[in-house]
Amino acid sequence: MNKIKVYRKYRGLTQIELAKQVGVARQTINLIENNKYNPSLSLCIALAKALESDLNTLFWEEIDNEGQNT
Amino acid sequence: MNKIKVYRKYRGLTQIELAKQVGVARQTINLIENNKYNPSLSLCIALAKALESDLNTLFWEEIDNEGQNT
DNA sequence: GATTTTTGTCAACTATATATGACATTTTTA
DNA sequence: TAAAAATGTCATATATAGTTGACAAAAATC
Repeated sequence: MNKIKVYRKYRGLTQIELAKQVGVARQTINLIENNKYNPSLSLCIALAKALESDLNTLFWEEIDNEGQNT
Repeated sequence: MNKIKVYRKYRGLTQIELAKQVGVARQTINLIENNKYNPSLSLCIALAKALESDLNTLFWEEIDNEGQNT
């Protein structure tokens, strides 16, 4: 399950409520949660703030650099 | 000076080289460095990787919550 | 199990990120 | 200090992010 969805549910918010908080349409939240696109940086930041999180937590896939040096 | 610019220079890259690495036009890099817009998440991620950094370091302004409770 | 709320999704539209080409200005290098 | 490279910026074009309205499916509540 998508991270935004997990964090939104953790905060007890509906898509409509989160959309309102960050100032976009509900469909936009829905598309992001279903990995159907590529939000703008400003929207990512608004989401991170609304979910009391940060960019790395929500949007950064840590590249695993360990175990490559053989 | 803008963070992208600082990190790019630290890596010894020109706008053209960075643009090529992340697959956008030079003007796009230039606009971002001059805070003239709002890149997409995928571009932010490409930039973070190209500059061997991460999203928080490059794009997150830490909100200062201390010193507000008086 | 019927009602209400929430979510997934479609189609059509608008706003804006990004591309391309060009040129002036600034900075670097010879 | 002249030439070359890098940067700032403009104007036009295109791709896509984000909107709006609507409806069906799924989940929650009564």
